[in-house]
Amino acid sequence: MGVTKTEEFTQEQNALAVLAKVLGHPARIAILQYLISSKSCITGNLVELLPLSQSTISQHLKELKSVGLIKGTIEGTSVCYCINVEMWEQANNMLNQLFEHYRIENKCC
Amino acid sequence: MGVTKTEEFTQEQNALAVLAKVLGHPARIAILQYLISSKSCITGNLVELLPLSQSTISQHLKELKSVGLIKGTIEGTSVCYCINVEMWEQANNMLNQLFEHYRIENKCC
DNA sequence: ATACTTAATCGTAATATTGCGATTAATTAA
DNA sequence: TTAATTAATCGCAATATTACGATTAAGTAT
Repeated sequence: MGVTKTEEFTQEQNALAVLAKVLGHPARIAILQYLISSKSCITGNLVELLPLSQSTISQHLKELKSVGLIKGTIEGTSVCYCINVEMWEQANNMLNQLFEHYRIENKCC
Repeated sequence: MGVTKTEEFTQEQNALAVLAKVLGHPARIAILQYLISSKSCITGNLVELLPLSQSTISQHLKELKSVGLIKGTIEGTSVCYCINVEMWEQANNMLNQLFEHYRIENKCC
């Protein structure tokens, strides 16, 4: 099948999964790290930075954009991609919520 | 192709991506949430809890185990799955490291 | 030993993902 | 206008993922 039974899970579970899934590729991690470190928000540079073709990188950018982690603004003939602060913090919160709910007292085996 | 060019990225990037990928399915999120909340660490209950077949759940458990987020100990004829504290905290740290590296001053577009 | 329970694994089908080259669309430069 | 640059999209091929039923393996109970 290859198709996830989304409708059977809670919104929260799905939202977290979708977010994590997007983070689940080294190229997308690399793109995010680059966007974090580069204050100048250059874009086409990703093609030089990453060992992937332009079309593949464009696809990864699209996925990051689809969950709102980044946003792109057109600047002439090129595009400036940036971290989307709002979603960035929400994503951080969602993940923290998952991880912080676990307390060592719960340890059992 | 469907095959990720792992060798072209850093260990850190790959490790983070592998972790996130495992988190990238609502069933696995649900399993983790259940393990977090249930102090009794029951296992077969997942089959009743989740809208998936036993074999599918077993597969998801395997993936969670493969990255070390959970561990299972055999108890007679059943298996007790638990959060693996060490990896749980490491995962939390890895994700925090990514998210905390971003500072709003970097905002640019 | 036989039956029962539990969970892992196998085999298979359907769909998703990854990646690339080629093309397209849109802007800028000449 | 024409050429050049940039990034998105299309079409495809290869591989991965998701899911299930059936089977297997291993322990328990009778």
